[in-house]
Amino acid sequence: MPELPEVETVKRGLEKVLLNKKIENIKVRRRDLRVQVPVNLESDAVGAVIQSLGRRAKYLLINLSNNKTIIWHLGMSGRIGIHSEKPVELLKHDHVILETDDGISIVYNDARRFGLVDICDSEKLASLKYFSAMGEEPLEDSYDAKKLLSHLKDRKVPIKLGLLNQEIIAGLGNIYVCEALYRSGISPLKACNEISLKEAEKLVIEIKEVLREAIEAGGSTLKDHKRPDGEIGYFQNSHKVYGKEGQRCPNCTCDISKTGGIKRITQGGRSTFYCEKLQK
DNA sequence: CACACAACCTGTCAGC
DNA sequence: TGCTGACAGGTTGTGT
Repeated sequence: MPELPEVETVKRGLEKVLLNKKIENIKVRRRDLRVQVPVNLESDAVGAVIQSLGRRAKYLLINLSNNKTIIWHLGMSGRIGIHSEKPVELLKHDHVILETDDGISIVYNDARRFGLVDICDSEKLASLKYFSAMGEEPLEDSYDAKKLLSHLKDRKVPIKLGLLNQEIIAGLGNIYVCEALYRSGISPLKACNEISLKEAEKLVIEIKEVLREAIEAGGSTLKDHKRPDGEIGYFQNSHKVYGKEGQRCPNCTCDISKTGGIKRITQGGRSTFYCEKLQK
């Protein structure tokens, strides 16, 4: 479930149950995730108190009282569940379980194991390989079209791929890039260096808006992925183009028997959904 | 340096 | 029912 809004939803769910709790135990059932789970995770985290939760792009951050931070990424298929019952019945692909002193278990399930769990000194976070080259957070008030354009102006790749590049802008994934480009009326095929200031301004507005709406709706729930509290997100109901190949886009009056409706093409090996008529 | 493409690993679904 | 192939929310390594 994990683009920026989904990770933000997970963060908010975990805040409710983890703040000021002491970590009593961590179980790692598989260490071979995208990055090996460090062998010192347990010894560094157990006994510490969770002081705050954070998010950087699609990474969840758990800040501990001993000045360590747990870094958690959900990859493509990762989910985090909150369990208050004991004992927790573990399922296939439940790789990491964090238990608090008040009997809550946080269970990380990830079939494809593209996610990761790591820990580091909090002060060294920004210099970590995950973050050192990462672009800015689009939801920061200070994020604007000039910042986006400064990264686009020298690149020839299609804007769709530019927006997926975490060094250009942090936290967007396939769904929200497709949706933001649609709302902006910009073709996913347009080269980054052909995006005008006006288009960049529109894009930034729409990126912020689509992310805010998605967070408000609890993220997008695709397949059977759920939020940590077991509830599903609702933003998938607001997707205008993503996953809607052949359908008429909401703002079109065209005859889809002639136009074929929303197009699906492949860019960088991934599906792009867009309306040829409204995105130029 | 920018970019294209394959790879990582598993599950699901459509089509035969 | 079973098999095969395409595809899936992300990121990184390799080669040009």
